[in-house]
Amino acid sequence: MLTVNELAIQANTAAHVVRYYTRIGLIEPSAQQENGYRLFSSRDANRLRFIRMAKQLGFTLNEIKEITRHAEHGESPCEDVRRIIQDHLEENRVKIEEMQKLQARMEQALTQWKAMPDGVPDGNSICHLIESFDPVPEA
Amino acid sequence: MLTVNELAIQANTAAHVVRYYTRIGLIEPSAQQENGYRLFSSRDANRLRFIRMAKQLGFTLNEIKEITRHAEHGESPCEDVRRIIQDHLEENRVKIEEMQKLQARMEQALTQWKAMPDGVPDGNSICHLIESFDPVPEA
DNA sequence: CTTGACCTGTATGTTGCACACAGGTTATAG
DNA sequence: CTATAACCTGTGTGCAACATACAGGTCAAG
Repeated sequence: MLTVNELAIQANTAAHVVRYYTRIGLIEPSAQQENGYRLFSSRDANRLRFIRMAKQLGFTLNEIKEITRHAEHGESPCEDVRRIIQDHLEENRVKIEEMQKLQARMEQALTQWKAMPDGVPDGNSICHLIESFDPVPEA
Repeated sequence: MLTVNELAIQANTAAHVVRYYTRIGLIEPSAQQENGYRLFSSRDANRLRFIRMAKQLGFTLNEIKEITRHAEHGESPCEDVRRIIQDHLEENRVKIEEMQKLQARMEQALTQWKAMPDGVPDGNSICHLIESFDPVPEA
């Protein structure tokens, strides 16, 4: 049986992450010491490794919870797993695009600002750099 | 003077966002109706538009708060503004890379799983798809 | 004058941890 | 055998930037 710290080392995570997962019921200690310290079995360690692998694939903790819940009821989670990844692929594609647009805006701003001096706020304006920024609309 | 809703429309935001900004002290109503409803001046509307513009450039609300605080004390925030954008450019670059790696992992997974059937959990395994996933290390 | 649509402020939920805290445990030194 | 330090424990709270829920207030139509 492993303590929180030992389990964390086994699964290459931080101890406070193990505690958090325990708190939200994603993993459950198989036993408990008299002093209240949690004890985990190698089965629990497998579960934690599963969770970390799923996270690497972009699953949220809620999704992982659903998957393990299904599995515990003898239902195959595979169908959901495939669908979830497909959804994430699409969402992620959109997010990446947004971030690339932000990146472009920031670069534009720096370029526009190169020719502009720093200014002192005058009551009407807060920061003329930002206020004057003109996002070039994509053609 | 504008109510929360009117201000939100002026600045093309949601009313609950205006309320949130008010709560955290990012904007402050210039007056108040007898019934407790907040009233904002056109100056406040300018400030809100500034905030939204800054957000579009990737500034966090805390950073925006600092900028406005500087401006209110007559100090030019321009130097900070330039530095913050530079920092964000770098952070964002890293984040985009990470998300692209995730994207690649998810695509890999779907490809690997195409040839695999759905399975029923057997007590040892939770989801064999995820457990069997083998991230191809980048060459 | 009441019904309904719409608006108000406040409280709480969200995600996945990170950190603070007060106290328990273990190893080493004397 | 004790004292001290290093490390570990569970629990509580903080974070970003809203979104949602709630209970009630306001205002025009009928």
